[in-house]
This record gives sequence, structure tokens and C-alpha cells, in this order.
Amino acid sequence: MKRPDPAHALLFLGLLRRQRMHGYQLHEFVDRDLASCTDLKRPTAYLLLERLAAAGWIERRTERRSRRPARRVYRLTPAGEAAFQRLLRENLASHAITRFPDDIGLAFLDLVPRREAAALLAVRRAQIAARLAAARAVPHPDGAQLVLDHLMHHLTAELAWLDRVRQRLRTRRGSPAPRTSSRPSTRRADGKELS
Amino acid sequence: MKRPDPAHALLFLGLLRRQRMHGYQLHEFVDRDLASCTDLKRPTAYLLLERLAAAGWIERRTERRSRRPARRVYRLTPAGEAAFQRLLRENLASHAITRFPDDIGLAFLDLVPRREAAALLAVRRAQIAARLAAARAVPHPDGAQLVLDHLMHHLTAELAWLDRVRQRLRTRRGSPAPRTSSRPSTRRADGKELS
DNA sequence: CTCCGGTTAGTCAGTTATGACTATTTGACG
DNA sequence: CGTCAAATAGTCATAACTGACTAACCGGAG
Repeated sequence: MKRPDPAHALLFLGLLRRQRMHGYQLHEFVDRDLASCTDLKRPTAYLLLERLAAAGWIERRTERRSRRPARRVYRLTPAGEAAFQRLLRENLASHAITRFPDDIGLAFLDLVPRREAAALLAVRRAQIAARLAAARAVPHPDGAQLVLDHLMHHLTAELAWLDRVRQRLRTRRGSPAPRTSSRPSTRRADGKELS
Repeated sequence: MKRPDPAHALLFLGLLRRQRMHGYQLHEFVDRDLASCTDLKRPTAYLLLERLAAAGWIERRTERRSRRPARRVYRLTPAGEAAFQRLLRENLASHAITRFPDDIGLAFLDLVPRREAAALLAVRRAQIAARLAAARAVPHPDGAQLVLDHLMHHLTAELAWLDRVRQRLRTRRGSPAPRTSSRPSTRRADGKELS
């Protein structure tokens, strides 16, 4: 994600297509309703707007109402509309690899005593569950139903996977040598957390 | 992910714990066996090594074999071992939000003719399927079984979700309810702003 | 022995992202 | 109607990342 994420350009073009806006508004919207998609910071948003303007995809109009420091309002140009259509199709037709930096720890899971590992993963599980609950509680961000739906689907899958890992941890030892020992698990694999 | 990703530090400490290595080797390993977790570039790897050394977590020993430009071999210090144990626990006990920049396009899905949208998503689906197949084919990277397992689990869930979206596209139009005039809901900046 | 392509090893200049800051306006309250 | 908190709008110095580069070494073909 070095080159200015084309998804961000797509997003801004799409929003400006609906109505002209200024930088602050754009960032607000992204931050409030699309936080699960992306993490665009404010200065980055302004930078992107400059680039889009430089590419001729959007136009800046400086509004000097009252005596304010002058807001810059952006609107889509015809070239921008064309770019939007192209980027949208590119986006829909491709899938970006999702990375899970979290997993790095899992690679060293067998260095932690089994008990402790179980407790730690329980904490992780609770976090995912909380995020899922939060997603469920959100009212219904304007154009972002699919986005939310995806998030919930993903979090649900994460829970299922984590539970499998925890299950495995409880019976067979981690992944390394098929170490025998462990008494038959006294606890039920109920999918609920806590031990 | 502005501050040097702690997961990367954890990873390097973990690898150096097993055996001393130099920068190039470390990057090679990550790039080959953990590409699904992270995307660390070579210069970034060297930067990280410098920071770990500055923190006293690893030691650099310059090896001047033959007449080569001298390789820097790193090894873990006791302080590094402590840091590793701490970071590992932190990592296991927390879950980072995963973002899906791809989803941005989905938010504008209803701007594309239904037929075309279906075709585009079919392409996306094929890509996911291909990645899944590739993951299945990989032999079994050294300490990365869980990582691979997670990846496959995730990709499978992605396929299922995408299929649901496509199904929905086929029957009901899009997802939004009978859409009236959805404008990005700018909460505070009400009708006073802009025309 | 020497030229060549591939691997090993690392550096650095230029770009990109962001934490921290400045400054104006509005609304609420006494 | 004065003042303070919150919202609005944006800038900038600095940190982080990476594309593109340099350079030694190794093994085989000629």
C-alpha cells in the first residue's frame, strides 16, 4: 500500500459524485462510517485530495464565506467520473491479499505453557466477540451495509477459527512433536469462552 | 501501523532466539514463509534490526569472513529474551482489527449494471479460489502451520461471503432498501453547508 | 583464467503518512 | 452578551517506508 491506495481514490470520487464536499467532511464520513474498511488519517485525506485535483479528477473551488479561513469545496469533473467508473470496476474485479500480523504470535505458541496460552487466547477471543457485538449494534451506516455485513461475517469466522485453535491446544499439544500426556479434556469444548 | 509494528519485532526476536542470523536471511525467511502474514520489505527489515539493536534487545557482531563487505550477524540478548516473552504474550492476548479496503467498491455496487457486476465479482471469486488452492498446495512452512491454516480458513469464509453477495445480486437488487435519495449523512454539517 | 548470470548483502534518496499544532466558528449557559 | 467547550478546517515538521541502486562473491561454460 505504498502508492496512494486506489481504493481511497475510488472512495473519494464516489462520495464527491454524490455531492460536493470539503476535506473535513470527507474525512469525517470515512472515519465514522467506514472505519472497518480503512484508516485514512486527516492529513492523508487532504493529501489525496490534492493529488486527485492534480490529476484533474476533481475541481477545487475556494469558498470565502464571512471571514473564515476559506474552505475548499471539491466537486467531480467529467474526467473524474470516468476514472471513478474505471476504478470501481477494477476494484470489484480484484481481491487484495489480507494479512494477519496477529498470526505471528501463533507461530511461537508452543513456547508458552499450555495453561497460560489458553488464558491469553481467551482474552483475544473476548476482544473479537466484543467487536462483533459492536458491529451488530451499529445502526446501519448509509451506504455501508455490505461493508458491515462483511465485517460481521469475517469476525464470526475468526471466532470459529480461534475456537478450533484453542480446542487443539486443549487436547493435542500445539503443533510440534506429537507429545503425549494430557489427560482427556475435562472441560467441554463449548465455544463459549473462559475456562 | 505507524510505530514500528510490534509484531515485526516479535517475529525477529523469535527467529533470532532460535539461531543467530543476519539481515538478509531474516528477510528471506519472512518473505518466503510468512508472506501471508506480513509484507516487510528489505530496507524496512534492516531498519527494524537497527532499532532492536538500539533497544539492546539484540547484539550485532560483524563477521569479516574472507574479504567480503562484512556481514552483520545478530543474536538475542537476555533483555531481548525478556522482551520477546512480553511481546509474545501481548500478541496472543490481542486481536488487531483487520481492514478490507476491497469493500469500498462494494459500497458503490449498485452503480454498475447487474449483469456486469456479476461478471466482475466472478473474477474476484476466481482470484480468491486461486489463492486458496495455492495455499493448499504449499508444502508446510516450518513453524507456520497455524498461519497457513488461518489463511485457508479465512479464504474459505471469503468465498462463502462473496457467494452470498452474488446470490443477493442475482435476486433482490443490490442490498439497500428501496433507496430514496441517499446522500452521505453528514450529521452535524447540515443543510446550512453547501447548496 | 575470465566472463557471466545468479545469489548474497546492504544502502540511500525520494515519497508517503501522521502526530501535534494553529485558528475560527458556533452553541449553551448564567 | 461574555466566556468556555466542542465542532470545524486545515497545515507542517518529522518519522517511516520503499524503489532503485551498488557491490562482492560463487560456480560453471568456454
